Amino acid sequence: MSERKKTEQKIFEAATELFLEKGVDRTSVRDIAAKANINLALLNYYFRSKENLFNTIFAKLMQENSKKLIEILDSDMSLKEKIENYVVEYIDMLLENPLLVSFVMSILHRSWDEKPKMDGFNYLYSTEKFTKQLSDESRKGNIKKINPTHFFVDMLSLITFPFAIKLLIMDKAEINEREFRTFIRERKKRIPRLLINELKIKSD
Amino acid sequence: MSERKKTEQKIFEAATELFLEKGVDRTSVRDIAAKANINLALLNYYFRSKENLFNTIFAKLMQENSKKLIEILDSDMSLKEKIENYVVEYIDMLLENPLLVSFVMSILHRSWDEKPKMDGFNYLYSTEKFTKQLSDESRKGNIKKINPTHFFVDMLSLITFPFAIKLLIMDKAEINEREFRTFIRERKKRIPRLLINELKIKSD
DNA sequence: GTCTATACTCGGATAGAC
DNA sequence: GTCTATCCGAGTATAGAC
Repeated sequence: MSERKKTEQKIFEAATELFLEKGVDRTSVRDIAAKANINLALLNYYFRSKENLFNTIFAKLMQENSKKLIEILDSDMSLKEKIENYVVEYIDMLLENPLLVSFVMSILHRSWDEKPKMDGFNYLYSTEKFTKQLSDESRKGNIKKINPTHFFVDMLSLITFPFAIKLLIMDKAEINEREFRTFIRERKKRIPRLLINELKIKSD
Repeated sequence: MSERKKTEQKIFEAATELFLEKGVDRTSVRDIAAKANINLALLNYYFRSKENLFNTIFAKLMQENSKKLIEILDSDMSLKEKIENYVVEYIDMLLENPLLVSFVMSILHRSWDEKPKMDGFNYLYSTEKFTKQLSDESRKGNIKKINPTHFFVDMLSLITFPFAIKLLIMDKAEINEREFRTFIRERKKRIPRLLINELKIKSD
């Protein structure tokens, strides 16, 4: 690896760790430079801005983690299997990657107050094949006719939102971190059941 | 109204308007002071910090908007009616109050990177009566046995999350603002059906 | 490519005079 | 209460040496 790459990598890793530890907003570019053992000017030389650095990290994380999800949606599993696998993989991904949840929250928040920039989310929305499957099955009478957008939004909501209100859930249900993870894991069975129930698949 | 109250009120209103227009993060305390025709120091005299000002506004908004929702949950409607009414009222509330959505996003985001402070959410979680009703109906065999926390999280997720990913939905489904509102309105029927379906209420 | 040093802007917060 | 002036931290940028 070239010197250039090595330095870029150092900055990248320092930033990722700090973002994870302290959150994006509470991490300053000076912190990052210090942790990477370089100076501020150099950080600016490689990544023009903190925003850009963040986006780079986010995109990479998304890319790494989305492979499995895309594969599932594009596979030739049955609809039922697809839903079950997608939900499980997605939940596991968020459970194992707190940084990802934190980043998603950052993006969602920004998208409200600022500009779109939701490119990173493409991965969870490459649904052409999945959508086609829904309409095919519908035509064959195997499932109810359904609006694919609604269905996908339902699925994403049920999977993702509980992570966003983690603290609220822990507070109100009076559970700790460990119990929260158990709660989330229970949803791996619950969510597919709910969704498939809605599709009213007669048999699989 | 005293002079003190009048100034406080001016600041409060200016802040609310600006937060709505530009979003919380893109509104500076100097903007607020300017709009309220006072100076920066005075803003800090009344509200010790921007954070505190935000929390005050948020709490008031929540309090105002939560009445209907609490009434529904604490009423003596049937479970089915309760769910239907709750979903409709909640969605209408978010549709009519973009500031609220923006604020909720701010809070959720902060709760990840920073500290809890989710007091404002108490309103949507005063579920004692609702929970009791769920277990009563369950005991009587009218509905399936169910974990009330999961059920409530499902409901909140399905209602709230689509607002959080509004831009993503508009982008991917290729719809405009008006069509997004229609999409959301469709969910007023969809979500209760999904939830009630899960409860498997035999009759109402 | 990497460094020091320096500086400009902006936003939040405060000291101290009136 | 209300003001002016000031401070501090954070992001960004750049000049200039090595």
